[in-house]
Amino acid sequence: MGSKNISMAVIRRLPKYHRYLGDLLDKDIQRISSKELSDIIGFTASQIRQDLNNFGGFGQQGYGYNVGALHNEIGKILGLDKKYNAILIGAGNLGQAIANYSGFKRAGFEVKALFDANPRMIGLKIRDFEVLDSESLEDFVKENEIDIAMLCIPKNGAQNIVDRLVNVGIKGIWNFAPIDLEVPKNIIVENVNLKESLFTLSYLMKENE
Amino acid sequence: MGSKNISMAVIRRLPKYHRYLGDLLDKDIQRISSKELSDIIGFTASQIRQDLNNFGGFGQQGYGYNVGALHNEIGKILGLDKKYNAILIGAGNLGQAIANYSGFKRAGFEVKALFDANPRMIGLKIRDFEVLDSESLEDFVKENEIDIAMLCIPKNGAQNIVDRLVNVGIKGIWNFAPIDLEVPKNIIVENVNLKESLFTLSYLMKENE
DNA sequence: TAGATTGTTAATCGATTAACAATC
DNA sequence: TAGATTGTTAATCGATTAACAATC
Repeated sequence: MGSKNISMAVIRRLPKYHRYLGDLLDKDIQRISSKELSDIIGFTASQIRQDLNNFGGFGQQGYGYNVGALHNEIGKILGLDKKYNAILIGAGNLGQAIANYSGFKRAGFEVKALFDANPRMIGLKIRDFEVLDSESLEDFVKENEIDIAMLCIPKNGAQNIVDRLVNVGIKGIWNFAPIDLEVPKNIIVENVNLKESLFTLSYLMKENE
Repeated sequence: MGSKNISMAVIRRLPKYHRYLGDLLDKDIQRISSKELSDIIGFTASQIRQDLNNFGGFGQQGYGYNVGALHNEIGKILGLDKKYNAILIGAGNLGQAIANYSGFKRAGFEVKALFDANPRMIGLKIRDFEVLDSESLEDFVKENEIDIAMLCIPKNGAQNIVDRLVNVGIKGIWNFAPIDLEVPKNIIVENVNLKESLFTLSYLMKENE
């Protein structure tokens, strides 16, 4: 387990640092100070230095940070130097969208199969994937060393599917179902709740009138 | 503008309260104390009472809260008693998934049209929507009193589209593109960054080894 | 009335910001 | 060396939790 106790606030900023540093690299910018990064990313320079120093001293006094090196370090901190095998459950519109997004694969997250409970979907070929029967879920996870399940199904069957996945050793769940899943504490669940996001937008628009 | 200064932490919990109260209503549970809600939602009872009291005294001493009434009040706080007209820009997999999700329409967010820049998509019929040419974006927004733009396009053209939308009076942007958009401060942007979410999952899985 | 539970104030905890010595 | 900027400690700010009087 990770040594220091990093707060979720810090953790959720890490992918943003990674993204901005990647953008800088694309622009061939090799060097940046916390002040300059602050100006473009919108966090204070102090916060940036505090955040980074949770993981090590990546900068150099009087110089700043080497963009490439820092991008790489944060990538490693995020685990992007590893490859993950994933399955996607629920081959509807959203499931297909996510399975087909090449950016995830490039980042090391490879969807190995699509599953669906709907008999009419099973056997269908969707781009690179054949839709498999949920029946074969357990065997597939075990045989293909699947780390992550991406859950794009309605909330009703979700907990049951998750129990089955946990049973065969899934490590992480990327959950798009609007339900707070119950899992043993060594299993990580990351929720994406689109409705909650849209409702937040609604609140802020109302607030702003 | 809203009277009190409600923190984002509180705001982001509101949709969750709304969802849990909705679930309770589905189970015909009419009454709940902050303690009972705490047990199922996972926030402390104290926090729940603090959060709610930012908006009013919805409970009753010795009794708790009426589930239906509270659900309704939070709905109003979130602006769910209003109807919003939306357009969706970028009719790819993700765009189609979101446009076709009936839950948003039921909550009052109606997608009035799909737009795409790709000539081969234009004119295509996708479920209830015909894909319109991005050229006609401004006219459509004005004529149909569009409040919200849902942005499901790559980051490259995103800022330009947003500038055009802002020009014709869009009020809110639900942004799925991996870019921090620049907008006047009276325009609300709610970002959904799937890659950042996936990277967070990756970090936590690594942390947990 | 007695018991329960809110609404609200005060205390605590944690996260952010400021400041500056260290050092490249 | 002088200037710049980090790494890190201390101060501040804000959010969460605890406590309890009010009251249904």
